[in-house]
Formats: sequence, C-alpha cells, structure tokens
Amino acid sequence: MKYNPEEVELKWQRYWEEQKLFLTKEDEREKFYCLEMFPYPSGRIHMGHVRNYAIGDVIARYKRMRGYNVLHPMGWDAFGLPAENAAINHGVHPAKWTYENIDYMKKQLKRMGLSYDWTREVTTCEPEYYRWNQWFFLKMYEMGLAYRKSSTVNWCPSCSTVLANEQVVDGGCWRCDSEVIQKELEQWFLRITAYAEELLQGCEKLIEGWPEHVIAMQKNWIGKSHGAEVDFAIEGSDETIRIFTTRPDTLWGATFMCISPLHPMAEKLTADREALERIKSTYGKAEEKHGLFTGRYAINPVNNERLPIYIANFVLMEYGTGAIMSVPAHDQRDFEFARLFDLPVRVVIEPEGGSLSEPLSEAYEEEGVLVNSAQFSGMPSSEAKKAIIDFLEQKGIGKAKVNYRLRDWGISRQRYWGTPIPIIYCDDCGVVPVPEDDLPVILPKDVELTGTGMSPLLTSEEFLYTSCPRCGKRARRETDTMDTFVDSSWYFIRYCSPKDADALDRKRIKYWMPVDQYIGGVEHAVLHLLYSRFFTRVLRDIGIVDFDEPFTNLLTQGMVCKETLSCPEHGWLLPEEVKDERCIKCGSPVTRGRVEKMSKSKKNVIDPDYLINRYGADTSRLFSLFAAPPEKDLEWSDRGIEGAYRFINRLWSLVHEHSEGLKKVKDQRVEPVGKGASLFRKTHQCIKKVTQDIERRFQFNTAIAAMMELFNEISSFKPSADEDYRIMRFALRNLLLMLSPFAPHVAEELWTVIGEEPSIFNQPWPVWDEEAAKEQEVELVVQINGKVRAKIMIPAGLSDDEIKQKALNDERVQKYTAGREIKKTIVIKGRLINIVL
RNA sequence: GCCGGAGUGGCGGAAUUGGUAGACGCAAGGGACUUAAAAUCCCUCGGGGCAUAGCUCCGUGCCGGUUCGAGUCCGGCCUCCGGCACCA
Repeated sequence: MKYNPEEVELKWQRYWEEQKLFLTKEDEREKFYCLEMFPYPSGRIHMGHVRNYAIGDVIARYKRMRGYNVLHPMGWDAFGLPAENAAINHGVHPAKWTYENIDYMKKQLKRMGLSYDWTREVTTCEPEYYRWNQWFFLKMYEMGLAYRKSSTVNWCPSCSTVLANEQVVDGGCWRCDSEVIQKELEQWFLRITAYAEELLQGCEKLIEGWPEHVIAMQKNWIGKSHGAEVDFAIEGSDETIRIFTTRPDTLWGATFMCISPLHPMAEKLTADREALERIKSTYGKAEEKHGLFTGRYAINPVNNERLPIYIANFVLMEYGTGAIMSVPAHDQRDFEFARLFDLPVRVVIEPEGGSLSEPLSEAYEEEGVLVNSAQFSGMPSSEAKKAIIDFLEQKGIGKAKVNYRLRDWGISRQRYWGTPIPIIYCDDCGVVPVPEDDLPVILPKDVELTGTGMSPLLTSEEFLYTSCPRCGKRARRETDTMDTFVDSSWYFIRYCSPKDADALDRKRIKYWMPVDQYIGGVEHAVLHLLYSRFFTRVLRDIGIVDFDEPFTNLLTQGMVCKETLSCPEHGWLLPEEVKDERCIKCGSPVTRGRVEKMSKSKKNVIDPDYLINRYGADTSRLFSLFAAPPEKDLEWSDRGIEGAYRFINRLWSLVHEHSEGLKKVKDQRVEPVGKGASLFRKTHQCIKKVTQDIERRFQFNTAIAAMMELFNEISSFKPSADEDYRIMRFALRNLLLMLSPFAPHVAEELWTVIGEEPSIFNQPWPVWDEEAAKEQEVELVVQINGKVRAKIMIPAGLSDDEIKQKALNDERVQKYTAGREIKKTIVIKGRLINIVL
C-alpha cells in the first residue's frame, strides 16, 4: 500500500475536528498554556511560520499526552499597514483584504495539522477585540499612564506614518528602509517608563525560562545608568542648566558645556535663529558633529571656572536633561567636539600606576585615579564618584540620579487600519475620554485612503463629529489610531476568554495564565515582548491579573535560511532560472551566495503550499524539526526533506508489511526473550532518550535521530515467531506514540494499522523502565596513559576491581603494561578505564 | 566600540556536561534487484602511514595551561553571525 500523505492527512484532520479533540475547557487537571506568536495575515504563510508552529505543536501535543490540560490557541494580528497599502495600491478595502488573507492562511494552518482550539480564535481587527484596547487606554488615561504631548517624532515619508524609536533601524524605516525624518506632532504616549525599574528587576525572574540573549537585549534597551545631576549657573542670568553625567569623577575636567538644540534654553542663549535651525536640522544625525557657540558661559560649580556654552547636534533632548558638561579628556565625543572648536583638554583621571602622555590622541575613558581635582585628587574613580556626589548634595548643587534609556511609548499613528483612540476634543471641555459605556469606538468603513500622511479618519464626517460626553456640544474625535503593538501586547490574555460575553473573565485568566511556553522569532526580543511585559503589569495594577510576567518560558526559534543565487546581470535568481551553474536568461555564470534568511526579494524562498502538496504536512514538519535544534538557524535542504520523506515511507511500508502479524498479538504480554531482547531494550532506551531530549531544551533534532535509530533496528529485525511479533509490536507501538507529536497524521494512521483504536492522542506518553533499558554487556574502553588501546566487552555492573582485572588480562593491554609499574588506574563506571604507567 | 552567540567530516548536525570525537540524516563510492532507469535493499565512508583480516600516527578555529584524561574547564588571540550604538 503506497503512502499517500494527502489522503492520510485530510482523513485524520477531519477526524480530529469531528471528535473536537483539541477543544479546551478548564478542568481539575494541571494546565499548560502553549502559545506561538500569532501571524500578521499577510496573505500566505511562509517557512518561518511552518517552523514556529511545528515546534509549538510538538510541545502542545507532547504536554497533552503527559496529562496536562493544554491551551493551544491561534489568532490574527490583523491590523496594520500592508492592508492599508493594498487598499491604496489595489483599491481593496483593508477589511476585505485582511479577512480574505485570514481565510487562506487558516486553510494553510489547518492543512499543517496543528492542534489548535480554533473556537478560541482571536482577530484583533474585530470590534470585540479592539474595544478592550480602547478600554485599557481609558484605564491608563485615568491612571495617568496615557498622556498627550507635542513632540518631534520619527516620521517615515514613504509609509507616511509615525514610527516608534524601535521601528527605526539605522536611521531608516523598519518596513521600507526610507530615511526617517523628524516631525512635530501631538501624540499619545503610554508611560512605560513608569515601569522601567520594575521591568528591569523582572528580568531576574526570567533567567530560568528565557534565553540569555533576549534578557540581555531587554536590559540593554531599558538601559539603566547611575550618575549625578549637577546645576550649572549661567553667567549673567538667574537661570541654571542642569546636566546629567555618569562620571561625576571628571567634573574638574569639564572645559565647556553642550546643550541640545531642542533644549528650552537654546533659544534664550542664542540670538542667531538661522544657525540654531541649521543645528536642529542635523540633530541626532550620527555621521558628524555640529556645534554653535552661544557666546555665553556657564560656571562650573565645583571650581567656578567659566565654561563656554555650545549648542550641539549630538546632545539628545530625550535622554538625561538634554544638557551635558563636556570633558574632552575622558569622553571621546567631547574630545572630537573639542578638536573641532579648538577647546582645551584637561586630564583629571590618570590610569592607575601610570600617566597619560599629553597631548592626548584620544579620550581616556577608563576609570583611574583623580588628578587636578582639588580635595579629590588621588582618589580612585569608583570611590570619587560617591564622594563627589555626597559633596554636591551637601553643597546643594547636585544629586545622585538614575537614568534610563527607555522612553515612553508613542502609540499615535496617522493611519486608518488600527484601533481608534477613544478620545474626544471639545472646544469647551478640552480633552474628554469616551465614556466606557460608549465603547467600542467603531472604526468606520467609509474612509478615503490616499496615503497622503493625514489621518484617514479625518475624511469620515460621521466618525469625526460627535457630541461632547460632558457638555453635549458638537465635538471632534481623535482621528489617530493605535500602534498595532498595542493589539499584540495582551492577546494571550484574550485567548483565555475569547468570547465577548465573558471577556476578561478573571477566573479563567487565573486558570490559564501565565503562558507556560511561548515560541516565536527573535525579532520580537525587545518590542513585542517588552510591551507585553509592560501591559501585563498595567493589567495587574487594574486588577485583571495577579502576576507580573506573561511568559514563563520563551523559545526563540532560529531563522529559516537558504542559499542565494545571483547573476551579475539579472540579480537574484530562482533555482529554476539556473541551469548548469549559468543564468538561463543571459548565460552568465551564477554566484552561489551566502545562506541567508528566506525572503521574497532574494528569491530564496520555499513555498509551504508546494512542500505540503509534494511531501505532505508530516514530512514538512518532521524535516523542519530534524534539520537543526529549534533555537538555531535552519538551513533549507532539498535533499534533507527527501530524507525525512524516505523515513516516513519506510515506516509506512514496514508497518503495513507486518500488519497482520502485529495485529494478531495485540494485547499479549511482551517478554524480553529470544532474538528480540535487544530490540526490547533499545525501545526502552529510545523512550528515555526522546523524553529527555524533549524535556530538557526541546532537542527535537536528536529526539528524531533516536527514533530513526530505533526504526533502523526494528527494520532489520526479522520476526518469525509470535514472541518476535510481540516485541516488534511493542517497539513499533512506542515508536508511533513518540512520533505522534512530530508527524501526527501518519502516526495516527499506523496506530490503527497495528490494530489500536484512535485517537493516539488520547494515549499517555510512554514510560521507560530503567532496568529494562540497561545494557547487559557494555563496551569497556581501555586507555593507557589516556590513549585508547583496547575495547573489550564486559558484563554490566562489574566492580571497579573486576573491571581492572578484565582490562589487565587483555593481551593488547599486556603488550603495553609488560614489565612496567602501574602508577594509577581510573575507572569510570561501565565505560572506561585509564591505566597510568 | 559595547553586549550576546558560534567555530567539529564533503554538508546539516551529535557527543549523558571532564571519560570511545563524528550519533542521526544528507551527499559520495561500491554491490544486489531490473531489459533499463527510478524506487528499494546491502556494504564502505575524517585524514595520513605501513609489513594492510590488522597495526599505528594526526585530527573539534589558533597558541598556551590545568588534568590520569579536554570538543567540553582556565588564560591569550583569530574569524564569523546577531543585537545595541553620539544614551553623556
């Protein structure tokens, strides 16, 4: 009987659905919440999804067999730019585009045979979902966590939208790479900085369950630093400028001062508007430093020196106080600036036990010992930092200060396809929040999408004008929508009670949350994961949840990569555009480029539909789990998938070939006797290995390798008597159970072929017997002076002395030991002996 | 520059955390079956040397160290990949 993946897979997918096998309800069992990052409905799934969801499905099915009540949901991150761009470019309404994509992708996911509870499906563009975005926003507004301010924002002229700092990559838009410019706008912000310290501290709790590098990235992003704020008087003015420094030990080395062009004092200190504008235009540009001398001086409060005040493009208003003291001897940026303006460089820190040769060729940024610093000279930096802060505090001119790089989260987007911000502007009452009872504020359908950069909601009169909830007069709605990261910051909570009738049901949330295992790409290591941690804390403070961290364990899967092909004339090529190492269009030799993340633009993608049509879901899943450990990058291999397919086919044929013999001995007791004794043992060993590989760090690749080994042994075992069949059946039955989370359809089918009742997924995970798994004979490696000189078979469980005797009696060993004194022997139980001569 | 991670056969990757380096898969070579091919099955497969049923030396990016024993631990380098980057 030939293996037909499609037939088998559709059959069992239908069965599971009919049996409602994966629908989940709260019960008395221990819960396990297994979650994969939900996709953006871009149109079709890609190999990254296949890998992500295959990993999640193995975990969910495995945990289910281990007796957990598993929650394994799926949904759609359905708001976002591409839908709107499709509308602009092709005239399709974003809603239509999105829902059609969801339909198609849902079919694809179902075709993969994933064990989701589809009744919990969540779609973020539905009013039942986004009304809670609005509700949280109102709560945050009440709590002072949502606020409006005018600020310069990152603006992508191509996407015509505001970008969060995190969405700016190397000065370009994260989506389209266009250069990002600064623009002044009234924006809504969420005060994530109020939780900066807590989010940082919380990282410690994640150490056990999260990858180290993700925690490092989060800490880095929060960017806590200790230092001091110091007030500098301005000569000829009553005002002072406050600076922040992490190096109070270099205070005596300040030779000038810089303020940000956006600093409120900038306009007061210079009359030259034009020059100020020029500096502003280079603000934040990393390439070069620009400065403008104001003609004014500040007074260094520790030594009363006059310091010229500059306006400098590299001083950021968003960090610290927007003003710095400049110590060119000990800060490379100040050093470069000093060179530019020929400003003095004064050394106040010398390396311990040495001295700097002046003039300096670069700043000395290390810590050291203070010099030229009045009473603090001679003190080491670390000590001086504290002492100087004490001194500043006593004198009332400064204080210790902790700063964070983390900024508040700007959520306003001048876009249509997102959650309307539930705010009304009334001429008399000002900013008025939409009353809770009026939620949701529905996103209107009749909107003109032009891509001009104006909020499209401005074009819907019906939406725009409303009456003020306070005074009843005609008022305008906020027309910006929320950043879509708001949607994904709490969707995992929504899955617990997905229907609006019981939305945010505390009891159900308490049962399921937090997520026990979260699986997704590293690209969300800061953005999504940090926002989710923030939201969870806000929800905790509102009283909806009673924990801090949403995701107990996190698995960040590696990228799916493939070799790239390119031609000097035609650029990236598809594999079918290459013949005999030459481009079929022009005949130029083809460059086999680096193995890179699959992307349409580089033409190195594999379409999951093609894969599943050709090999089936089981093979596709098995290969993506076997080719590399989950957290590492996976290199696509056409041959590799053939290997996985071959394995499944071999298993299929073997089971069918022996199905009669296997069925006949069903329910008969297995005994480890006869020629099958070693297969019996191998089976127990395999259960142990596979279980341990899954339990510790999800090493699916080695788990599959172990199953292949077991299969190879079953396959070379030629059963004749019933006792042989009993053992073969025992081995196969367990192999199918172990394989079932990885290749669920074929496992379920073959389960019935050996005479078992479906569903295999109602079976418990197999257990091994430690005794039965033990080898009776083991290979002893005999080393002499650390080199392997012999390998001998010995019975397991010998004492050290017996092992030593066996080894010394071996003639190959005697060749070396003859006439020499044995200094020492080291015996590793059941494994190795090292004889030191 | 700073912070993470990784370097093992022709390739993807194993190695119970200090105890046989190369599991499993792929590729390659040889053989069987076949009119033939595909598929399938069996054997070989890190490199060198030799008196070639065997023996022996070398081998986990490089140099050193600890140890009876190092892919694994320590010190110093090199290379590659990710993240952050004028954060004062």
